This record gives sequence, C-alpha cells and structure tokens, in this order.
Amino acid sequence: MGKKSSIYDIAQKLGITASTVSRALRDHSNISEEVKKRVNEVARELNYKRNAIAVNLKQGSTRTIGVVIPQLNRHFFSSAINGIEEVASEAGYNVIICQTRNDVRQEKKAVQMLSESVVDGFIISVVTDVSDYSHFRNLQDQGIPVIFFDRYPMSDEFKRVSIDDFLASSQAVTHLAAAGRTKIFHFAGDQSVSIWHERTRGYVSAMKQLGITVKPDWIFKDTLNLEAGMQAVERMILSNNIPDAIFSSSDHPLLGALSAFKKHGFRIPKDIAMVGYGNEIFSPFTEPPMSTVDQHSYEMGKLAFTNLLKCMEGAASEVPKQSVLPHELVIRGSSFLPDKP
Amino acid sequence: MGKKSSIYDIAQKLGITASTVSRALRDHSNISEEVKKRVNEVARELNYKRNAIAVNLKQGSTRTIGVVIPQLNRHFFSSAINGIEEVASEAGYNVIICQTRNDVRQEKKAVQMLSESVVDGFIISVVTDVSDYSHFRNLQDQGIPVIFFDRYPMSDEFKRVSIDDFLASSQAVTHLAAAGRTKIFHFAGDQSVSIWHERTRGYVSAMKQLGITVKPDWIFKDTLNLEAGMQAVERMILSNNIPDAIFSSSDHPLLGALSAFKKHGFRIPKDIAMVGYGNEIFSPFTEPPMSTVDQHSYEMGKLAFTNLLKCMEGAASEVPKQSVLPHELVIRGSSFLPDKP
DNA sequence: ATTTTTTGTGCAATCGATTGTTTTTCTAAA
DNA sequence: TTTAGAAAAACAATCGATTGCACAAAAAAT
Repeated sequence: MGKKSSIYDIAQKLGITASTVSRALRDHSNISEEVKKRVNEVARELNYKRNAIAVNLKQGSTRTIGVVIPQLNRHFFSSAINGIEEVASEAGYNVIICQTRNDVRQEKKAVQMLSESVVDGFIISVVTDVSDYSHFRNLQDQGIPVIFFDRYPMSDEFKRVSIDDFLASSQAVTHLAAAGRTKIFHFAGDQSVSIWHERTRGYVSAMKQLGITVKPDWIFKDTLNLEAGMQAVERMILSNNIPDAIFSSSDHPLLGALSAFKKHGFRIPKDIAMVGYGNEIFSPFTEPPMSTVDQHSYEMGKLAFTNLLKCMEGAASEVPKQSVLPHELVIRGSSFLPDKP
Repeated sequence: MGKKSSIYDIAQKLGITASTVSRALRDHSNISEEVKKRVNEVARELNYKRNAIAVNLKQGSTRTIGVVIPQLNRHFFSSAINGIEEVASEAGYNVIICQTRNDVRQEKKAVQMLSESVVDGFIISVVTDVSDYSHFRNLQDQGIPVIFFDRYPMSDEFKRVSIDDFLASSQAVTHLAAAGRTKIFHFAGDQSVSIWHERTRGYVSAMKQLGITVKPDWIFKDTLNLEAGMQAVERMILSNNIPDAIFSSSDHPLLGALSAFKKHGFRIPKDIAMVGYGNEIFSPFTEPPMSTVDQHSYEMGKLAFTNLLKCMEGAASEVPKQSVLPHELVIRGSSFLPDKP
C-alpha cells in the first residue's frame, strides 16, 4: 500500500536496469520476450503505473489539448466538445476542458496555466468582452498552436473555424420577411464578440436589402439569456412597441420572450413569428417549436481538432486562416403558419 | 523565437546558477534583492514561463483535480461543475473535466490517464452500466482520494455526496397522490445506477404507503432521454394504458412525454399530472411548467470539492462516508391545478 | 577457427525545477 | 589583525522515464 512504484523498483526486483524495464514495458524490439514477460509480471504485481508527468517532461509533449470555452451549459458547446473528443481520442489525444464563465481574467488564467507545458495545443472560444489578445499572442510567441471556433478574436492573426454567421442571419431574416413580416425586431449580443457582431450585421444588411428601415428601438442589445428575453418583451409592451417578428442571436432569450409574449396573450407565430440561433435541446419542444439556425456544432468541434492536429504536427501551412462550415436554417412552428386556418 | 526558455537560460545569461535563479523567482529570502531584480528582468526579457510539468514531477503534486462525469449536456452536471470550480479556484486548484459519455471503457480510460500522476484527486459521477469497480479500487490502492457525487458506486467502500433520492422520490409521489392521482406511472432509469435505483425504490415505497398497487406495466425502464419519453407515451396509447400522473426519474424523458401527450390531445395537468427530476433549464418553460426535484447541484459540487480537499490534505477521517444534502420539490403547473376551473 | 553481424542490456545524460548541503563572500565583533 | 557568524550563491542530488551509445554474448558468415 501507499508509495507508487517506479521502473526502478521493477528493475531492482529483477536485477536489471531501469532502461531495460522501460523498453520492455514499451514493447521495444530490442528486448527479449523472456524479459518482457517477467517485467510485465512484476509490474502487475507491484501495481505499477507509468508516471505521465515524467514522460511528458522527457518528451516535451503531453498529447493533451486544452479546450477553453465561456460556458458548458450551452448545447452548442457541449456538443462541440463531443465532436472534439471524438476525433481527439482517435488520434490518441486527451482533452482538458476549462470554463471561463465569460470572465476575461479566468480566460487568461486558464490559458496561462494550461500553457505552462500542460497542453500541446488549444481550441478556444473567446469570452464575451474580450478586447485584449495579449494572452493569445503569447501562445503564438511560444509556438503553441491555437484554433479558435465560434467566438473568435476579431483580428486576422489567428486561425478559426466557424459558420457564416452573416449569411445565416440574413437568411433567417429573409425567411421571416417571406412569411409576410416587416416589423422584425432583433435580439443582439455584445458587439465586441465576433459572432454576435456578424449576426447583427446580417440582420441589418438583410433588412436593408428588403427595403425595411430598422428603427433603433427594434434592436435589443443585451446579455443573451432567458431573463434578458423576458425583460425585453416587458419593455416592448410598456412602450407599446410590438413587433410582428423577432430574429434572435440566441435561442435562450427567445425562449424567455416566447414565454413572456404568451403570458400576455400574444399568439405565436400568428401575432409574432420567431427565429432563434443555436438549436438548443429545448428548441424543438417549445410551443410552438422554435425555428432556429443550427450551427452543426458537432462537426465544428471535429474540424477544429482536425485543424489543430495539423498545426501540432507542423503542417500549419495546410490549415487555412478561416474554415467556414455549412449551417442550416431549421424552420419550425414559431415562424411557419400551418395551411389550415 | 521558438524554444521555450528555462531557468538555465536565465542563469547563463547572468552568469549565476540555476538554483539561484529558481530561488530568486520564488522570492526566497536567501537571495539578495539585487539578484532578484536582475533575474526577473531577464525572465521577462526571455519570455520565461515556469514549466509546470517539471514542477509537478519534482513536487509530486499538481494541484489539479479530475472531474469525471457521464455527460456535459445536463444542467445538473454543468451546474455542479460550476460549484466545484468555484471552491477549487479559491483553494488554488485547477479542474480538469473528462466526459465518459456513459461508456465504462471511457470511464476506465479517463481515470487511468488522469491518475497517471496528472491529478491529486478525483470527483466522479459514475457511468450508467458500471458493475465493475476495479479502476476505482485501483485509485484507493494508490492513495489517490476520490469523492463520488450523484451517481455513486453501490458499495460502501467509497465516499460520496448526494441528496436523499429515496426521500425526494417518495415526496414527489406523495405530492401527486395529494393532488388526487392514483394511477401514477414511473419512468425509471437503469437500476444498476445507484440514484435511479433509489428513485424507483422511493416511488415503489411511497405507492405502497399510499395503498396503491403498482402494476408492472406502470414502470418504464429505459434510457432517460427525450426519445424514450416520447416512445413510452406511444406505447401507453397503443396499449390503451393511460396514467393520471407520471413521476419521472429525469426531466428529459418527461419533456418527451409532455410533448407526445399534448400531441395526442391530452391536457396537462388536468388529464395527466407530472413531476420530473433535475430542474433542467427548460423545465420552468415547458407548458405547463414542469414540477421537478431540484438537486441543488451547485451546492453539491461545492461540497464535493470541500470534502475532496480535506482528503487530499490528509484529513480524510473528518469526511463522512456519505454526505447528504437537502433537496427541494419544486411544484409548478404540471402537477398543480389552478383554483379557477 | 576467425570475423562479422545480430541481439539483448547496461551506462549515463537528459528533460526543468527544487532543495538540502556545502562553499564562498562579506560584515562585524574580538 | 584575526575570526566568528551571517548572508549569498554554488554544488549536487532528486523526481521517473526515455534514448543514443557502448558493449557483451550469441549467432551467422567466411
């Protein structure tokens, strides 16, 4: 009990050298079957576990990557992580996940601690209010590869994987217009975050294209969570400023809005049509089911890792600065009037 | 550029020894202010980063804990992780998260790899179909502390943090009976998992207490996900075996059931009352809002880490085998008829 | 029978930081 | 001027595994 055993313990017990033990355990071809067998026996006997830290120190590689994301409790992120883990485990890599909880200091801390030789590379989705990229530049300086996904820094010095948020948003708005809506409001996120900026751009551009003038009070810039959605609706009602459609940069505030509107007796989609973003678990089950942009998060995670792997293996030049994946506008009841009246 | 710098590089540049540099960087009292200042200057100049792996190897401790859970995309788990991280970061510990995706092999692999000297302790919620605890026993043998939470192994050799699932389930069932329901069905999980077994026990016991005979086809043992809930309802309807209430061991299948029942024209809670388990993000927003058992996951995460910390600091004897936290039966519209008809 | 090749091991350095034990340097008291 | 004592820095071992090189023994070729 107690005291982990090392290759030296095994070596001593067998009267051979640690180097021989090391090679035997790794099934090196220079070691006789006889010795290999005895080494493995003793190893089991002593409950020997390879010390990963010593290996890492020696090899300068940990075969571990760090995934740094704002929050875990979004379907988008947990699903992207599943994609990352899928491909990573095939390639023999371990995945460490760190949550920044939308706090730049935590992001810096996580990147700092993981980069202290713990990981070989990073997959990062940046925090909301990032405006200072020094910690990311630091990684570049140290030669640690990084792939950003979804929320990327707005600077083209970094590689990223994403969908075309601008296009997806335009399509969503165009779809609402095609359903006969003109007073289309928009829930926007913090504009310093790339994707939310893009989504808002897409909304504005599509509206212009459609010849609809967007009034300033049609756009609600706020945290993209449930409560914000509910509050936005209360404000609309108080100021008697009611839309006939909403395009939201996230499904979460839209869920809040849906609930609030229904509480006030509005009918969805008859009075107000809605399209969200993210295709959360709950989205197909709201009433009516929520139309939304599916970002194919699982695929995005897979591609992020594939690209990272290339960078780690020194083929960074094969990885484009920007990989754009296809998205999907999922149309459900919240923006679609069934034929029968 | 490239090539990380070590304390040796700093030492060489200043014509002093690495040990002096090491002490200077750690602000050791034996080093003169003069030298400390110069060392720090050069360190910044060379963009020196302390190599965490080397430190770990030397010190035998990583100040990192591993959290091993079945899945990330459950509110319960992501919220528990937030609790763990909260307390851990205060105590100067880093948190590594691994997902097992309900696969024992992945669980074994994760525990194995993290235990190879990467973490000082574990917080684990076990996989569904675990029946072999050898990998956990291995940890005990190596003297690595482990705290289980929520889903714990059904063996009293391990320490755990949980709520009283038996009691909570009984209360839920009793609440449904108090609302005048007698034909109360139950969505049960894999009975080899502690908590699901407990919840089913709680259901059965409460029913017996209430003098209601549970028929075998009242209990639906299945994976606890959305699809299973929907399918269960289809089966009920096909066999014309309709309940007047359901107690589900998880909110997810209940969401599926809710949706399916409504599709078939049943009214909730008038025709069928429902109580779930987990208080997921969507639960307050279903229609009607879902009654459910809140497990206080954030608190559970915090306590799990606090207990683990004690064990890691050698005060394992202060930590009880079993810590039971309070739960809360959250009653919402799915099990509660408003007074007005 | 001698040389060459193959095969199996041991030796020792290495990864980067830490730390107990000298050794050197400096200060101040005798 | 000598020397005890403190302060500062160097020396060297250590953590555990890996790996190039050397070297011996056994097998094969001449």
